[in-house]
Amino acid sequence: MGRWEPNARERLAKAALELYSERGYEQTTVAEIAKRAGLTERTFFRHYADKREVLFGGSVALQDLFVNAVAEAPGPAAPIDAAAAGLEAAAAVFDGRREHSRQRQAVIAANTELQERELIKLASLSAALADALRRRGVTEPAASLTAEAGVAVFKVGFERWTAAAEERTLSQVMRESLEELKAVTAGG
Amino acid sequence: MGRWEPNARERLAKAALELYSERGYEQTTVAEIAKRAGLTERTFFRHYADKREVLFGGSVALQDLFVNAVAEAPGPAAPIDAAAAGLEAAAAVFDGRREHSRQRQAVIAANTELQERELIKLASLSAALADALRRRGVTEPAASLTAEAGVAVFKVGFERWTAAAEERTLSQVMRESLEELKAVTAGG
DNA sequence: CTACGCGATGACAGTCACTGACATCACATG
DNA sequence: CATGTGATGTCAGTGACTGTCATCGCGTAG
Repeated sequence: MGRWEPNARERLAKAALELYSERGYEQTTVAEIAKRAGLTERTFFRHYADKREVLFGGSVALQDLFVNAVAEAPGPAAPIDAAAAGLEAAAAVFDGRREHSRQRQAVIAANTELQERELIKLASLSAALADALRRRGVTEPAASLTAEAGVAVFKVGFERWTAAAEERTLSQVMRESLEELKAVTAGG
Repeated sequence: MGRWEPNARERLAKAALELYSERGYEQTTVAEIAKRAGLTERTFFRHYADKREVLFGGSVALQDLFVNAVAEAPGPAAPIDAAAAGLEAAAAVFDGRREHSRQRQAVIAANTELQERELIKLASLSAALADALRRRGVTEPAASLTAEAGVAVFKVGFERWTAAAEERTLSQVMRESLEELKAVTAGG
């Protein structure tokens, strides 16, 4: 065994989430993660740029999904409605992964460095959304602000969904949060 | 000289900004910053938690200012208007510091780790704003969403201000950005 | 079947951010 | 002039991350 077991990358991600959950992010060394995955520390860094990134392997796929949905929204849709289409597409990914999402969120919530990484992933998402909106003809600063608003809704909605006891769909929570944002910004 | 020169903390911040500008964040070691400030590496870490934090010494004061303005906004003001009052107060701090702001923004824009730190400072600001709004009687999720919206306006407004050639006031740019956000979220 | 090439992994040395422990200095106060 | 206190220096150590080279498993040309 050892060399040439398949799925090294996924094994590392699984081992990392387990160890971060068991003893905390800071108390886990990269060498321990690699060992549990049957690999060496050096190989860990060939698959992930750093100790944080191992929790964010899916962020590229999520961003692509979100952005494509915005790009392919009906031509006449308003910017905010295009963003809403992106939220729907993104929300669908998490169906049936609520427990995994919860565990991951708990690990991130417990450590500042991991929160930083999560925030920059969301910022990257926001930038990509603004780009997609501009390609739809939306001008600045409306594009950036719509993107920021969309990500804010995603963030708040996702937090409420992982925290909630009941079994509402993420997509439902997203829709409600978006309506709340509209109500709130209409208030002035 | 050496021991007991005054303002060690400020000297470190100045040396760091200079070195990060001259040769980049990654190419600068903490030992070099300390040396330029006439101190040792160990002393650097007594003043700043890490190599990034040295660029964010003023964030606590900014947050306090922003939050206090929200808390002290007129009683009957809508949540979004209370946030607007906070934006005004925050904007005032940067009057006459445009060049310094530009240099600092350039350093941060050039490095991902620094962007992460900036984002978590903004997230902290958002959380504090949501808190202040809740103390005004605003309920969730309106408080969080208003806070996120306020920070989004701050972020976009600040970027436009440092990027702009003309000499508009930051406060003016903030007001415009807020109006844009309102227009955009009303669109659906 | 064998030699060769290629991509993934291991082994090892090195840099640097960051921390704990203890000594030392400048100044205030009695 | 003695003593306490807070800021600084010194030193040793851990762990994240990188560069370099050797090694392994497997496919493929001959």
